[in-house]
Amino acid sequence: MTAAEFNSWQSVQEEVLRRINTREWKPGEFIPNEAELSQEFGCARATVNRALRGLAEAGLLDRKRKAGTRVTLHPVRKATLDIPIIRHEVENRGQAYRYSLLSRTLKEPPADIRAKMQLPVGPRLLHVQGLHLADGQPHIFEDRWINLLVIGETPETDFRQISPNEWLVLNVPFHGGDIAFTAINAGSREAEILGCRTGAALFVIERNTWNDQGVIT
Amino acid sequence: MTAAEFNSWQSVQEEVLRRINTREWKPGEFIPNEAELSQEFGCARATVNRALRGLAEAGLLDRKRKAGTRVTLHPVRKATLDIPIIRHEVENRGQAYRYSLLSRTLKEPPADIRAKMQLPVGPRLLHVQGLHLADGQPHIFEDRWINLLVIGETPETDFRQISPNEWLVLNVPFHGGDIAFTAINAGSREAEILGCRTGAALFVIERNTWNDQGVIT
DNA sequence: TTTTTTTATAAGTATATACATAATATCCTG
DNA sequence: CAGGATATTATGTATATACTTATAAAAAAA
Repeated sequence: MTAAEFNSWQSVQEEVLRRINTREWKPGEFIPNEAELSQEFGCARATVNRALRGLAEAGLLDRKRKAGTRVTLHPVRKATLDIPIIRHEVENRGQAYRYSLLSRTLKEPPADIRAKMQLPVGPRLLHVQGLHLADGQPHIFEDRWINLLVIGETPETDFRQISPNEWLVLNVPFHGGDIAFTAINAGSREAEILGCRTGAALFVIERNTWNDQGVIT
Repeated sequence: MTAAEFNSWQSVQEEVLRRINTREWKPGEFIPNEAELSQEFGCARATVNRALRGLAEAGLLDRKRKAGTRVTLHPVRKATLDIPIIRHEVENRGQAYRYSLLSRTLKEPPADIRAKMQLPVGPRLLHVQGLHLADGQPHIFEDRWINLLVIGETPETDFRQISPNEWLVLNVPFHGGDIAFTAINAGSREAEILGCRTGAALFVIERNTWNDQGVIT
């Protein structure tokens, strides 16, 4: 035990992970501080730091200055998913992609949208609606409210050629946000736009980023 | 320009991000190497490394040893979402949670499942089906194939009290995987189990981790 | 020409050291 | 004893240096 050598941050991480999983260090419990661990593992504190930082990012550890590091009480499985540019997704399937802009207005958003975006009453948002088509078939309906204040630049993009989705991915720096997924039955309006029968199951993504809010079918 | 000082890895990251967004460094193009950048920014190479590593993790940069660092050609917006323990989710809404095990068998999976999990013909998997109830109402139907070989330990857990979802989150080390979301119309079997009308929109999660595959409604 | 070996290079990592920062704990004062 | 100033402490970060590793490209061998 005392002889074991941990010289890479990966091996330290593995060992810590092992101790967490074997309940050697129980959830909610404080673990030894970096200095102690580095001594035990026979490596530099920076190495321990690197290992623990990774686990903290993965949500397995909670770290606070001065307080110390503890095993997360209610670990949450984090999954990262890629939000592809719809055009690529369609083209990868060998289908012809087309985007058609339905409307593009600057107006005050309805109350429910404003609430979700946690915005005050007043400022107007850019409301863009468009349809992504794969081989002529309606594929995805995009309904987006964009806060121009946050983006700052180029409100003159007209989104006739490029979809807001793609534009945002390409032009707005990465940032966090939250996503929710739901399934709904197609109403009459949705059925009309997407050309499917009323009642069909639709897949809805609600995205809420630092600066945009979108509903995609 | 030359006088600007970048002393923290965050400021370096911001500057690099700015150059990416302003197309100063175009997609697909190589950027100067760490040594050059550290000189330009007047900081240590480790600091530049820290900044670039973050951007590479975020998917904005592609890094390879020797080759160098280049701006990702087709950036993909990465989103991290938390997969909560369903029990917590329900309890947070103030509803009574109950889990009921429907079946638990060890058998060879059907071909489609096996294909998705990329497994050879032969080994049996643990097939667990259960229902999550919120205030007595069927909430989520869990249908899971678990590869015991990968998990190794405790195949004797009977999942009568704890759901496979929760058990896995608590006991299996973190790992990557992919997720797909779909929306379907409830068939007769689903309608029966979940107690909803046939045709209702259901939300399906297909998860594929190093060691499990689940379909959740 | 094709294949293999070598080499040069850029990222990756480890380490000691120093200092920064946040937050708790303690002491001091009113 | 309350409330604020201060010390303490664990994590966070920066830096120089040294070494490792993957790998692209050049050189050598087939």
